[in-house]
Formats: sequence, structure tokens, C-alpha cells
Amino acid sequence: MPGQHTLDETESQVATRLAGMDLDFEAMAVTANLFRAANAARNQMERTVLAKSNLTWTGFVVLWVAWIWESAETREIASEAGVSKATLSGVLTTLEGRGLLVRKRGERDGRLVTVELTTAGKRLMKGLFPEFNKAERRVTRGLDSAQLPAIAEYLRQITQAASD
Amino acid sequence: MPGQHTLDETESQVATRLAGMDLDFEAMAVTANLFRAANAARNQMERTVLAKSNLTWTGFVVLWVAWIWESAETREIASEAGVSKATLSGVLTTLEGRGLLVRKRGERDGRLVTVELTTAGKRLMKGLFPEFNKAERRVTRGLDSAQLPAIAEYLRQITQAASD
DNA sequence: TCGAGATCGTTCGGGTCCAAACTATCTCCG
DNA sequence: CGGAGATAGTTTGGACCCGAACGATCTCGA
Repeated sequence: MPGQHTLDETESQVATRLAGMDLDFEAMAVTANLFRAANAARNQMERTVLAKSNLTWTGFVVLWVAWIWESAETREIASEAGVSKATLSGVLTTLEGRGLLVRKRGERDGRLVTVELTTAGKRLMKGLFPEFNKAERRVTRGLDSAQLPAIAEYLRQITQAASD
Repeated sequence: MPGQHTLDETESQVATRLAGMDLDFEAMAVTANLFRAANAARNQMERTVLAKSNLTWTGFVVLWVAWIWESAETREIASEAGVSKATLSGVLTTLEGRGLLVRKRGERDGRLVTVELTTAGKRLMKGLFPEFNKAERRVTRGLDSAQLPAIAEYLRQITQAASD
């Protein structure tokens, strides 16, 4: 595969190209590999699990949050899914149009909207999630399973530090 | 902030809601936190570093790859940046329109296109990257610095496993 | 009570994002 | 030499993505 670089080649080129600058190369390696890993895992799971249900990544995450919490407020879903409320609004319209969830205006507070999965939405998630979990197992199969909890904790630390 | 859940609350709700299903909860925790961390870090860095230069995340990554490799072929950039060639094509048009890079048709092979930063593009990266690295240091500040290389290696393993 | 300010979800505009279809170019075998 | 097939980048169509502006709703103090 000509024109392709391995991870090692890339990091070596980076070190050469940026030599002499006052940089934290270890922090750089962690974040660079964080984005690479998240991207590779997302693409893999979209292709192998989500595509056959015609779901996007964000669509799946939104359904997942509403499923886990039974019924969720939109700002909550946006926060959990890691998207802006503007994005969520559009995604909800898409999923609602496909009959997977419904929006309900808050009764006490007329500004709020809560989201609930329809029967079809619940059935979809019930069938899809075990497959999704298999893919999660797959992308972590290169790791020592005894280390998994520690790795999850490292990632939580990054989330924490990035959230101010 | 009402309606917000902490990470612990979310994971506890997940465990309750999915109890009894045959799932790998440790793999789930790693991938869930991987996406949360990548997302939080990306949003943070977009807001604090990239926004003031009016650059998108992908735009920055594309410029970065071309900068590191002096001159790069399109397929190479797409692979490094983790986007499809279709996406890259649009991003290159945007960046070229802003005068940050130029496309050059391959001389030997007329199908290929190589990308090179303009003087303005190089100046931008030279000024921006140290700031970007500060943000990288910031999002990893919660981690034991002695562990950083090991964490980068864990993430490489995930990338590897997700790439087939 | 009544309005200033906060908060909620939606809309808008411009930029990604991808698979699939397409054009242009190259390779290589007959 | 010539064309079938492989390969590179672009276009297309539909969905996501965000900040900013917006209208609707709530809160709270004077």
C-alpha cells in the first residue's frame, strides 16, 4: 500500500519535524492516539453494526441515552451524547420521523421537551445493543482485560480535565 | 444544574438497566469513556485554540498532516486525518479557498494530487501548534505523567483492533 | 403584578461527513 | 497497440454539526 505510513513512521516524522520546539511530546502522543482510536472504533462500529439498521452514530447514541434513562430531557441527551442542542434538535426530528421516538412537551414547564422511545425504538435497541457490545469487545480485544477498568479510569480523567 | 448526571450516575443506571443481559461491561466502559474523552477534548480544543483562527477540527488536522510531511498526497492525508476522501475533497477546497494550501496535480501520475502549505499556511501552523500543544497538555493534566507512554500504547492497541 | 432576565428548544447558515456514482488516468495483458 | 480493469480524486444527495439569533416560557424581585 504505497503512500501509507505506519503509526511509528508518523510519530518519528513528527519528532523530527518538531525537534527543537518546546513541546510536550508525551501529551501529544496521548491525544493524537486518543482521536485515532476513537475514530477508528467509531468507523468500525458504524460499518459493522449500525449501517445495517440505517442508523448514524449520533442517532444510535441518542436512542441509547433515551433507552437507558427510560425518558430523558433533551438537554440531558445532548450532554450525554456530546452534541450541541442545535444538533440534537435535527437528529430528534430525523429519529421521530422514522417512528423510533416521540417528543413530549413538559407539562409543568412548557419550555422543556422530554424524549421517549416508541415500541419500535425499544425493539430496535433491544436487538441492536448486544451486537453493539460485541463490537465494543472487539475493539478492546488487544488490551489486557485486567487493565480495562484502569484504562476506563484514565479516560475519565481526560474527560474531566477537558470539561474545565 | 438540574437534569445533569455525573459519570458515576450514568454508569450505575446503565448497570441497572442492562442487568441480566450477557454483556461485557468492562469493554463497554472503556469504549464509552473513549468517546466521551475524545469528544470532550475535541470540543475543548476547538473552542480554546481553533476558534480564534476560524479553523474547524478537521481543517486543522489536514493542515497539520501536510505541515508535518512537508508535502502530502491526498489519500495519505485522508488516512492520517481519519476522514473519507470525499470529505477531504471538500475540506481541501475550503482551505485552498482561504489561501492556506495549494493542490498540485501529480506529474508522473496524473491521477494523484499532492497538497502543500502556502506561506500563510505555514505561518499559521507555526503560531498555532504550540498553543495546540498547550491544550493537549491541559487535557492530559489529570494523568500521572509517568503513565503517559503506556496510555498512548493502550490507545494504539484499540486503533489496531478497530482497523481489522 | 408585571417586566427584566434567565432558560429552553428551534431555526438558520455554512461547514463537515459518508457512500455511491462519476470522470480521468494508469497498468498490464493479449 | 489497445482495451479491460484497477486506482485517484471529485461530485452528488442526504444527514450531522455548531454558534448565533430567535421566540416561547418561566422566575423573581420591586
